[in-house]
Amino acid sequence: MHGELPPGQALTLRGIGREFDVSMTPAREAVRRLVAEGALQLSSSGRVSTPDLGPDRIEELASIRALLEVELASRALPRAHFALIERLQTINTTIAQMVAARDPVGYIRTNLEFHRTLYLRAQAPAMLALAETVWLQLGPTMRDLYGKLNRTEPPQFHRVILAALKAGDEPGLRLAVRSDVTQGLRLLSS
Amino acid sequence: MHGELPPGQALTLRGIGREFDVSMTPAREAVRRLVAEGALQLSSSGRVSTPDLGPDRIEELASIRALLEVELASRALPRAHFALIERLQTINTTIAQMVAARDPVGYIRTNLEFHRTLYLRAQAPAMLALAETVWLQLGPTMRDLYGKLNRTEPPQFHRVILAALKAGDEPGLRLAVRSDVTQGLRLLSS
DNA sequence: GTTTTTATTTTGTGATCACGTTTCTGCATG
DNA sequence: CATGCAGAAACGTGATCACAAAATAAAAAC
Repeated sequence: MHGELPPGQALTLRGIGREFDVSMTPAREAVRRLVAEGALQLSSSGRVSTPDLGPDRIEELASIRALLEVELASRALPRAHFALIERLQTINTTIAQMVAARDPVGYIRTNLEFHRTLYLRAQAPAMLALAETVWLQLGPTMRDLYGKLNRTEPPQFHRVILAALKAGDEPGLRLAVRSDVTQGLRLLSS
Repeated sequence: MHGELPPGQALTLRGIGREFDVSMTPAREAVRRLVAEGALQLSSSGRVSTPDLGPDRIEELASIRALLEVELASRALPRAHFALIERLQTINTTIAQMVAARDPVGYIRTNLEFHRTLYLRAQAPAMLALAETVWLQLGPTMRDLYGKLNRTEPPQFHRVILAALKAGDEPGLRLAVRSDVTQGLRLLSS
């Protein structure tokens, strides 16, 4: 989810077991779960690897993110008090630090934390779980995206999101979230 | 997914293994996968059972269905030729037969087949997979719903969906799908 | 030097086992 | 008749093993 692995990275049950000092059995269960969630791909021979998404799949996942996260943000809006907005601002400065440190994993993790913190207020656990499933599928792709993007500052739309939250502007919030979510992914799918 | 099990039904790995003539290992993997998809619930002691959803969770899943399936139907509309509509009509008559036969599992399965047949035309596999995940979570609940509903005819909104497809009426289609998906679930969550 | 073939290593799968925990059953007690 | 308790049965977990399939490395042929 955090882009620690590049797309197409192969994994083995024995390797995972060795890495975490367990036998194959727990490694197998973990892998099976991640495959079910789309975080890992299962080849016909049972081999497992990180997904290497094509342009069309990336675009589809981006529009799913837009669909779900716009709704989540919209539901969170009435419950977004000042303390939450302040926390989002803090997270946003952390994102800036990650950009400055050129830390892709830290950047992705903090960025997702920004979104999750907002969506938690939506009181919609199943919807949030679905969104996180999509994040999981996009993890390795986002890592690649970061490399090709060469950012110098935090995502511009986060500021727009914060402004819309303060103003209680629902249409503005929906548009800002949609833009933020769609933004980078689009350019990677071309 | 098809409502073969009631909500809260407990399952054991050894029992599943015995039922399908395998050892515990494949049963465990299957259960782990279904848990990851939300089709089964995992208790703190590792016991597994079908989910017994509360009203709020049912309502949330219903609005997720609305969100995803309205979008899927909308994307399928431009590609919905006559052969598809005819096939949907055939499936709809099968649903009527299931109602007449008072077969809950057959009813649910055929009803979902109606939706899936339409959504397949959307060319959005990830979105369809997400919708099916939701169906999976609602399976046992839909079984209960069927029992309390005591249907005498197939869902009324299916006819509206078919009419909107024929007319190429996108707003009408979106509304009809939303209504069909929301309809029954709402009354169960009260 | 390139391609084909062979041998070796590595991999996933399903089965089985031992262990600690939980759940259930039946009996005794209040 | 209800309640609590002890014994027994059943459960999930993690580990290990044998086997067949697949991938890799090495060797042979062209």
